[in-house]
Amino acid sequence: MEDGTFESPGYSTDTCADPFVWDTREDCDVRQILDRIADKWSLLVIALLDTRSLRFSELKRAIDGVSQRMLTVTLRQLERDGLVSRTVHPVVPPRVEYALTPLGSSLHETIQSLVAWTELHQDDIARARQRYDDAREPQSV
Amino acid sequence: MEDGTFESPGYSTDTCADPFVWDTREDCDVRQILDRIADKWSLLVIALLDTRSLRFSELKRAIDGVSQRMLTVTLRQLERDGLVSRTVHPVVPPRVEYALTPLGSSLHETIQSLVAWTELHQDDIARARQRYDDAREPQSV
DNA sequence: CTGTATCCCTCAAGATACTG
DNA sequence: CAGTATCTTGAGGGATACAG
Repeated sequence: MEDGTFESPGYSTDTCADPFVWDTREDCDVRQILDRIADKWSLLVIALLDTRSLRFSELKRAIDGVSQRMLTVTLRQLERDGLVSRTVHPVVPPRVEYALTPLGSSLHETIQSLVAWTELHQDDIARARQRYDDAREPQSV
Repeated sequence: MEDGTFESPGYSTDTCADPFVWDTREDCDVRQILDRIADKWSLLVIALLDTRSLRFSELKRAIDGVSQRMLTVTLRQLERDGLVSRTVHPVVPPRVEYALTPLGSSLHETIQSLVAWTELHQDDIARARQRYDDAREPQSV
């Protein structure tokens, strides 16, 4: 298992010496899952749910700009992927709790690392953008 | 009424007391940068460029399914954000090399961790999806 | 409260063609 | 080779209304 970088999936007879090319095919599972996880809303939901389980309305309030529809869609996808669990409390005003599953929790560390990086370097990026824009658009207005 | 859910932190001030709620606002830098980095193609480009610098056509070939346009757009964004450098060699057949900047390199570890997680758990996810789909669609056609 | 269903529209992105 | 420019499409996602 630790025999190398990322085990190059033998999906074809190409250069097996590739270090980081996990899989270049579009339909591969990794690409597909990556797209799901790296999703705008998924990322936020997972990060929020690590603190504690949250109700639908709590999530909606916590995530500025998310529509009811997109939150529902996102939660369904995460539930389907086994990252989030959905618990319905059969009370009069419906109460639904969302929580990370163990699988979802295992993702959280990575996501936090991504968020941490972003927080740490947001100024660098802002400066880089400034520099780039200045260089490309010297004509003011 | 106090927003009890997440102590709505003084956004104007700092959020140093919050564990994971980096910022809930839509227009915040972190959210914006996150969207950029977590982008479908950006992720792949950054991962690929860590190995070595690559030419435009090499990237295009390495990333299955990316259109010329999207690769160009992605590279421009990454360049603007200071994550990728672009070097034009003034030779007859134009030769443009893309490489990670130090800032881009610092991101790579995190991205690899995300990819590694995905590779590690893709089977779990596939099973979870199977279970979910089986439960929701018992009526076979 | 927690959704589902519908309509509708924007904008991301693919295809194509053309330049340096 | 490495783009840029244009056109077109379609799917993502918002708004709204309704149901359990």
